Amino acid sequence: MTSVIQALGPPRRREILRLCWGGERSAGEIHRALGDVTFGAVSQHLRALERAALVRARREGRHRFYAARKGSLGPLAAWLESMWDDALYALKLRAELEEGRRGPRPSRRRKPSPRRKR
Amino acid sequence: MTSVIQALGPPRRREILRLCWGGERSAGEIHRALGDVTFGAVSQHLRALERAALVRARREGRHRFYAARKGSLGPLAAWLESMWDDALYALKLRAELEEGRRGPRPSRRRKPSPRRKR
DNA sequence: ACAATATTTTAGTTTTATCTAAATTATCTC
DNA sequence: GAGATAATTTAGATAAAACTAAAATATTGT
Repeated sequence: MTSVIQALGPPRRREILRLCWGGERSAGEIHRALGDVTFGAVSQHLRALERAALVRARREGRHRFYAARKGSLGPLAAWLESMWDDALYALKLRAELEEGRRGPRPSRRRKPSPRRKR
Repeated sequence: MTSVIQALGPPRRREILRLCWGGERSAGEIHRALGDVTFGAVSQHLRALERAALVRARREGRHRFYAARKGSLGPLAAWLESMWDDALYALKLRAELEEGRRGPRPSRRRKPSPRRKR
């Protein structure tokens, strides 16, 4: 299993964790709340958080509801909450997201790569 | 400044922080204690830790002594210590190091790439 | 069965982080 | 100054991570 601290490294993942901190949120709700990332990417992050036991998932109809598992975090839970309480949190997060952005940029157009059937 | 949690992500960096947790350690001592990484790489990690205010450095002659700044970690200091107390810590660390290894492998031979003078 | 909706998975691209090796810088001793 | 030792910096290589887009998988409703 991935270590907790590694799973929390990417700022995007902390943002997602925060969104389901107070209670259950569907994958779609989380995706819409983020806005600048595809549904697929969010789903992958959710899986990473699940592997690290930082969220639990529950299926209900077509939805899947995710909620933070604060217990897995121990003292880190309080530490994260204090970060989020910080008035400058949103600002700092933006900077981190921008700085550490990894994959292709959504602006750039790509050629519609050929996909093979399975 | 880099965020604390991001700076602690790479297992190698936590290992280095641990080595100077109890007090000052020269860069060379840290390098020798690690064994499977070059001096250059260690130096780069130390700089990253310094930027995140997780270590302080002091020059003395030809040596540079590093020590952990536990104050920057708040509740995370206790959390890290409890990890290190874990009997399985060394084992888990090995796994993490192996799994997330990034750059070129030391085993592989490389052609001695041409370098230009500055 | 078919269409619509919600989510996951896969394939492939791009960017960054970690690494090695070599060059450089700094300090001490002779 | 020359040589040795300690550490940093730089340049380039490479693997992994984060991403997009598209295909696949459920599930529900008609």
